[in-house]
Amino acid sequence: MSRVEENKLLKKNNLMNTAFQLFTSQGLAKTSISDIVERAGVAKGTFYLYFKDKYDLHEKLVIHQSEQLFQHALEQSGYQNAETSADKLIAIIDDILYQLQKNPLLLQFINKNLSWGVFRRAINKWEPDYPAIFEEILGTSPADRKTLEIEVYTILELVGSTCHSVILNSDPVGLDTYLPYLHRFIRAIMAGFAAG
Amino acid sequence: MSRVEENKLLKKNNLMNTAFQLFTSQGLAKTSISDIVERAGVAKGTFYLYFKDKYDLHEKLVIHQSEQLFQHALEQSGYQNAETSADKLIAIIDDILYQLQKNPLLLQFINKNLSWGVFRRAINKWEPDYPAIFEEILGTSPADRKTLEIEVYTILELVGSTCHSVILNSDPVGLDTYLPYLHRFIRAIMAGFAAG
Amino acid sequence: MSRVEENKLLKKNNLMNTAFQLFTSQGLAKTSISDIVERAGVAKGTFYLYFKDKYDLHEKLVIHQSEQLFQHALEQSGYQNAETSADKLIAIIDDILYQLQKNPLLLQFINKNLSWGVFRRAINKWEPDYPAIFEEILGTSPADRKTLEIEVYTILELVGSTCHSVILNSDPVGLDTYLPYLHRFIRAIMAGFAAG
Amino acid sequence: MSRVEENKLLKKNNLMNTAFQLFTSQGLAKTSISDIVERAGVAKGTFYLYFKDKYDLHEKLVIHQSEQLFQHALEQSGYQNAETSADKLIAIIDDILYQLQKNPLLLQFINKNLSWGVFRRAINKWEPDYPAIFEEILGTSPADRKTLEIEVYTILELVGSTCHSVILNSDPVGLDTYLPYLHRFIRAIMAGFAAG
DNA sequence: AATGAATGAGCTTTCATTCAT
DNA sequence: GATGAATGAAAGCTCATTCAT
Repeated sequence: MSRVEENKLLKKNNLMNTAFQLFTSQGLAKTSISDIVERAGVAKGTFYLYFKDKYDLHEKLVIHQSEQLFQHALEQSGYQNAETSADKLIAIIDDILYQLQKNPLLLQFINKNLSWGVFRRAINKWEPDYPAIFEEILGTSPADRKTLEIEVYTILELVGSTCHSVILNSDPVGLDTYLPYLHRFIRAIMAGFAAG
Repeated sequence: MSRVEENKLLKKNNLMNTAFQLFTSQGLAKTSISDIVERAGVAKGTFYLYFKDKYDLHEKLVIHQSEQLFQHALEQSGYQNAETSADKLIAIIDDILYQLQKNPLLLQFINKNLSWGVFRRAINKWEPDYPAIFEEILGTSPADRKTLEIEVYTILELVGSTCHSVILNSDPVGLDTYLPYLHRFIRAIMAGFAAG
Repeated sequence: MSRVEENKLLKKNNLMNTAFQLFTSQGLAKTSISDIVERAGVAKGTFYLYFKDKYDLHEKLVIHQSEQLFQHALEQSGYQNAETSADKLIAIIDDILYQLQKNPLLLQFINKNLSWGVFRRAINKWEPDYPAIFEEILGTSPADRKTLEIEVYTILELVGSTCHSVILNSDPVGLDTYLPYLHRFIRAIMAGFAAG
Repeated sequence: MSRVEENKLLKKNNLMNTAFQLFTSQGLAKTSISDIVERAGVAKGTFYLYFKDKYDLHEKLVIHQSEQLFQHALEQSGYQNAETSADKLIAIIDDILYQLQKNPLLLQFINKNLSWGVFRRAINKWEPDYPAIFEEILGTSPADRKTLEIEVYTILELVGSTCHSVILNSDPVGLDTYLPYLHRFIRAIMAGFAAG
């Protein structure tokens, strides 16, 4: 990468990081482009060299952060060492929850945008042979992929939507209390599938 | 209610209905107070007689719509006739999903705001003796209320977050396909509790 | 007209007059809305209550000024007292040229926008029975109206385009020198028609 | 011309041609330097190597295009073969109108900028002995040159301003209908001179 | 000579809010 | 209570221009 290219990347990252701080601390609606560039220390015009508007930047940020989150989980959770499918999935989810608990700003930001679509994209980016990972985790033949997708989709949404309030507000209970329940739910859902 | 009182209520409802249409069709951020009053056919100043700002109006709208939704389910689902707890809960949830499917605008509006807190408030409004309804539905002693809350909280979040994409985008599958799975998940979760 | 209505008209006229001064002194392109409102002593938002943008204001100004110009000529030139058609037309044109010579800013503004279409509209506004005026000036039956239109169109364009440079720059000669020629041209054109 | 010189000329022509397209399609005011260089496929800085700003480029373009127009008329109209002065002038004008009719973009661009000054310059460029051409066309002694200039000036303005609307909008009539009238007007003007 | 990233002044436009009527 | 003209702060965005490469 040339010197110029490097500098561009730095500028872009600078803007994204600054925006992330502002979006999480004061929300998308109350953050103006002026706020972002002022804090990032660049000129207003520079913003428009990299992003169409603040919604464009926000979207790119959501995608980026989600991908980071999933990739970390796939790489660091050690799910490969777990025995059953349920254990593998739980290992991945626990890693994600662990990251979010450590980084509540990130949780607040991703909010309820943790989604199946982004997960699918993250897997693809990390390992293009996406059905293979599925098999590795869930130990099922590709023929049932649709059912698998429904299962993972459901669990993902369940995790994403329950943990927001649990981690950030301890409502109705805190994460420590909730986690055992969550594991049991996940096992229940997967067992249901197995039985079905 | 006096003639004047009635008129005020009409004006307020007019503004809320108009705002609902605009919020669902173009989003909260892109809807201005000017838009609302223009379409409602009242003067700008009038808005401020009833609401602090558009966020105030929005919040009132979310609460109102959610309460309507839950109340309809409690009154019309006939959950009392179902035998098991799971059947009762499923009856209530199916009624809610039926309403949302018939009214996608409402679903889009409530978005992922279908929440446990609102549900609790709706129950309270409908029947002040809120633990009693819990017992009626779930057949458990008040001592386990915390556990019950977790259970209902989880199922509610599960339903709210999965059905958004399923109903509006048929992603990953349509509601007809998804519903049997959802029922099985709910039963699995509840059976898990029973077993636990 | 109510007090409020009067005030609105005053505000609008104020903006138009101010804009006219700025457009003529520094051109449309170099005049910003900020310039206009600042000099007019009103808030920026007020501009948008009356005009879509500066081009909208400019267009309204051109139409307004042209109409004033023509109306003055129709009312003050005394063309009715002239004998021949050519004399009548020349009386009208001389009045217009007299106005423009006295008011070079106006000439500069209207620039080459003095047009047949605006003339037609001005006549209509002043006296709805527009063919009647034509007959009065040109003494011709309505059957030849198309030919009349061509004649007047040509003379109007001729006057409009030649006099700009003649009055403002005395190029190739000054108005005093040019006027006799112009009269001769007009008579020549009209005689040509009569002959044809 | 050296290789480098040639390259420079190519770049400059490239910019001018691109600008011409943009100016005619979207107007001077709405065309930015960014638009021009982007479409021309050169860097922004390059623009400033050849032009001061977009107005400079525009002016050069007007002059260039007008000169081309007049030169074509002087070289291709065959006016030398016409007998009378009026016929010669009409031959030249018809050639110009023919060019403009074939190329409405050019007409739109030159707009009402077809002017006596440019014409004079074009003649000078084409044939430095400019009074001689005048004599050739109009068959008059150099002593009356001022009168000649008035005559040509008038006819030029007449043609320029009437034909814009006639060719582009067929208003008040189309060119085919208008041309015979125009010829008669020109003859009438010239006869008036002769008589005067 | 050519580039194009960066600038930032300054433009247009929006819109919540006020207040005299 | 209801109105809506007026406000002006502040947003979004553009673009001519510069200058290190």
